[in-house]
Amino acid sequence: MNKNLGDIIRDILVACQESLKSEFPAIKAIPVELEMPKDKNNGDLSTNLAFKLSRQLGGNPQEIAKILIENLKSLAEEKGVSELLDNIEIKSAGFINFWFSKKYLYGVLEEIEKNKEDYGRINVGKGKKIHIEFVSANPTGPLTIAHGRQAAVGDSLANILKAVNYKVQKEYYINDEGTQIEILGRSIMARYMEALGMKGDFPDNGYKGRYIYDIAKEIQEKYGDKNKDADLNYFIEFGVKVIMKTIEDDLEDFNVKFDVWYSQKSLTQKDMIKKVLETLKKDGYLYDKDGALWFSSQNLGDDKDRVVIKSNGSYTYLAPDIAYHDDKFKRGFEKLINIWGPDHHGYIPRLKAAVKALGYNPDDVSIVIIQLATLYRGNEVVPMSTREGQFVTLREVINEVGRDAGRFFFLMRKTDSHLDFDLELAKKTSLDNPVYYIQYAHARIANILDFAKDKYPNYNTTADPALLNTEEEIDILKHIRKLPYVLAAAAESLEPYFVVLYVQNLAALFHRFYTKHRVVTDDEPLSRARLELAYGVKTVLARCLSLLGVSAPTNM
RNA sequence: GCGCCCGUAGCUCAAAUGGAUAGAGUGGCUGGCUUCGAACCAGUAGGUUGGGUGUUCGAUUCACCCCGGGCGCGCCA
Repeated sequence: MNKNLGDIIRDILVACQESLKSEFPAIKAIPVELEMPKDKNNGDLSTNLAFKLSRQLGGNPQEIAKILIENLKSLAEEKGVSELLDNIEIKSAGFINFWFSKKYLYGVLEEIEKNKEDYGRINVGKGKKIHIEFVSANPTGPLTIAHGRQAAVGDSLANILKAVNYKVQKEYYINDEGTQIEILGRSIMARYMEALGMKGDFPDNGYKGRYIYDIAKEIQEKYGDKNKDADLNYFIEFGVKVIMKTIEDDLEDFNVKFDVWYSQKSLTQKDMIKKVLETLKKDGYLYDKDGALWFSSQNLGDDKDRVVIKSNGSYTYLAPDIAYHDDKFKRGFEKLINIWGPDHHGYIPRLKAAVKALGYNPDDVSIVIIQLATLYRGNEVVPMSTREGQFVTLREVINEVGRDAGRFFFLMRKTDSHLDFDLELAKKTSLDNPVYYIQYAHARIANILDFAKDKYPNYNTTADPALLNTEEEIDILKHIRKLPYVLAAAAESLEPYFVVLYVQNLAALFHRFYTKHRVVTDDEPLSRARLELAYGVKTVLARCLSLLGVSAPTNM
């Protein structure tokens, strides 16, 4: 994995700031922001460094840019990157714009040829161990559409983090004890009794869904009335097992696989909750009040202190969660990512306070809040409540719109934006869905390559990329050159959505090129070069789709 | 009442974390297949970025105040 041009330019710009010392002795070097201008007339990479420095130094941005650029050019020469850049220029009163050279652009095809679907790797993560926990839905019912979005984001994020060289572990936290689980057990027990024709003691806040009847029926079919005297634990265990199985199956069909399924019960069994609370107590973070045990989180950034052991002696949800996060760090993870629904945002300060109290850096925990997907059938909002048993499940979404469209839809918006998901519309217009637009580009190229294979075999060994000179071809080359930068941006901002935008644009660029230019003609050298280009696009399309968990079909 | 998210074209949303002339899709209209996949492409119409004040070289982006929508605020999980 060699250092990419962007990093080198960044290094050079940092060094360049030295050159301002003679004129501005007070200069303090600042971090360099490199961006990709949206208007291609403004270069391929651009920096606002001169503006930033002018604020600090009080000089004219354009003057500062002029001094920078002198030094910049000689440093670029020294580092041997000047041949990768065509031009460095100052525009619009102080932006410094960089233009990729043809040589650098054409080199991308060779890189793709060499690295195949691994092209685009960039060393942002430096091999750090990163832990990502997501979905973690209580095993009290099937996964809903909200979990679906969390699953899509979490899984794709994990893929992207791997692509920028993090060591990633995906984990699902199973909440297999506590109040909700007991309610589940009682609900199943009651339905089982009813199925046997006896009076069931259905709890007031019990789970009313269809699946509870199914589980009860399953017990009845297997064991008849033999379990009518079984205790609550029996129904809990049976129910959790059945529900976790369907959750795993749903996720697998959604192309989401976890590395570790972590049971809350195991925390209890290993006494970890007790131990971590003892540690906190020893360090003075816990105190007794009103018969309960409190965690003094307010001093650590929370709104108020929180109960960890209730006056009835049982733990709140927070207690095992503290132990769980302590364990994540103890297992050697340097960064933790938690993906939560918006209903948990108030929980963030509390968890960070706990992390801090345990002696870790709260900044090493990133919480990504995924806003809700509001579901519509036509114009009607579909109500969702697990308790009432009314919800649209992830399973239904997969069945109705398919895995690819489902995953893509969930990733099409930024994580902190609400998402409107109209099932009727998604079904009716599924052919107009953007995911098909991208897949169509991939299939189209596959077809071209297939069409050409007799006429120009082994095009990749003899192609001369320098023949690619039209505007459309250059635009494509530039775009696929930028994949590493996009992956880095997506990883840093924890937004898979950047990849969605990128791959949509790539497909559009190819469709435009295809309409205007013919790939396979009697001009052999040009045909070979264009085939090489098409292959490059296809590889990058497939790469991005795979990061998003979407398939890349060769025919549709 | 407090906290978080959101408000951009008729509709659904972008705008690379403060950048350069606010862009796509969809719907409307117009045009493009005897040649590699028309599930595609090109053109056209559509905007006081909810309103206001401020911060600065520059604000859709940041701060403050309104207006409107969603979610959360427990010794629930």
